[in-house]
Amino acid sequence: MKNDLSKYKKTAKSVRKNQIRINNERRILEAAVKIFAGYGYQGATMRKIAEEAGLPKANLHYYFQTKEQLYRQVLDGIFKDWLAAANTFDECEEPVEALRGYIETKMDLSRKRPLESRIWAEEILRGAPLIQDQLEQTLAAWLDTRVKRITDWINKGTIQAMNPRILMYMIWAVTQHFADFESQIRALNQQQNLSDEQFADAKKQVVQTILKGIGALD
Amino acid sequence: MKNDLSKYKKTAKSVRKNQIRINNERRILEAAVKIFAGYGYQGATMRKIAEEAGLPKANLHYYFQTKEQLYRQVLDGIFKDWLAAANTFDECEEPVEALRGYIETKMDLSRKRPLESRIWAEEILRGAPLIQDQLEQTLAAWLDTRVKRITDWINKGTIQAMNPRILMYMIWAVTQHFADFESQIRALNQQQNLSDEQFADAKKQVVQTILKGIGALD
DNA sequence: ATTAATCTTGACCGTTCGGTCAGGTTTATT
DNA sequence: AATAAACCTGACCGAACGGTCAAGATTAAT
Repeated sequence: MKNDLSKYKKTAKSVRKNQIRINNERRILEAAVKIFAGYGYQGATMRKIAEEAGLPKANLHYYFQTKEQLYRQVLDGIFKDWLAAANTFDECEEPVEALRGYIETKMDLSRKRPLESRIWAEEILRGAPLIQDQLEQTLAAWLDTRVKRITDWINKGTIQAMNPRILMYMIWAVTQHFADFESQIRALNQQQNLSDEQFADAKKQVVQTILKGIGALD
Repeated sequence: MKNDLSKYKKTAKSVRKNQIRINNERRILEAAVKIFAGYGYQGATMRKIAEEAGLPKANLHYYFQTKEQLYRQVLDGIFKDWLAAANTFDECEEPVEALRGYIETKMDLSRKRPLESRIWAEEILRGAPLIQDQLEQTLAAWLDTRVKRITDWINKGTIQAMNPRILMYMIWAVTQHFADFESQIRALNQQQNLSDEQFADAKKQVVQTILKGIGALD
């Protein structure tokens, strides 16, 4: 058991992981995100990730026993970001503010971390073989509580009647599209990625269309 | 050159491809769609496709020289469906009818042919290495003419001012989401795919939200 | 200073991949 | 009936894959 971590609990100095381990795990994970996003799980190879990280391939297997285990850790990191962004939803009382904040946060995430969004998308595309449990447990529970909030707004008459789940699907679809389909958008924009200005306009229009579409704006 | 097709022009009877060739190419292409959609380009293997088609692997290479060539033909078929569905857009004068028809057609396509949508999505996700030309030429031209139509509507005051491209991205994102993220939606719907009824409701809500969101409905 | 734990790495392994090919079979043409 | 064209396929190939391992180098603990 080369990677048995129990040994780290023995001394005060090694309660925290060794600095070498911390650094190398981070380097490998960063490289893995790039390669998995660029080639997909099957297309990514340990050799490519090792090259990107600047380490010998065997060294990757010292820190992460298998390719699947490395991939799982990448997915875990993405899922945490996903849920963290989602908390924006809870910070406001009123539907307009809560939804606007959530949509904008998701748009910013697509802009700043498109690679992670693409890895997530590919995993779902393949039928979510490794994260089905997380979807059915954690994400389903997260969604349920937000559905209840939206239902309350509907009952109060603040927004019009609708299926709150479909609303959330629409928000996810539109916001993540700017990360997942970036190459298509680029091809349709004179081979240029959206400029900061273009993206800001898109963000505004997305917020406007959805909020107005559900009757939260006049 | 085993697959040189010029020979077919020699006699009247073989102006059309042989029935054997027609049948086998169709079988292989249908199997390829399933396998490429289920595993991605890299994850799909010629052996899996051959098994799905019920043919020996070497036989696939008789009809399609390489895996990439087979994949290209699959993509071509998808692109044609894409553009065909898009023609709905042109059949109506008024924005409400044209957009409603287009959104509904795209939703129906996601429902009836989710595999094709997923193959397309994965190709874009990977940076569209094989279809970049088609995106920059055919799709860009298609989009330009539709943008002009929407711009006309805006100038006439039928719908509110906006960026027509972003509107199209939103429509693509939302409609294709129901195919591409089907496994996520299933996990959030008690492990059940959307029923016909649920899907019909979703379609209605998507149309309603977008049309109202751009000020085409009151 | 010594020992133990951790880290590093080139070389190697079995498996699977896309693709080839020779030679046989079936179908079409005359 | 004879010939040619098209089709079929088991066996095979080199390359690349994920993963292993032994032995050396470095770092930490005593």
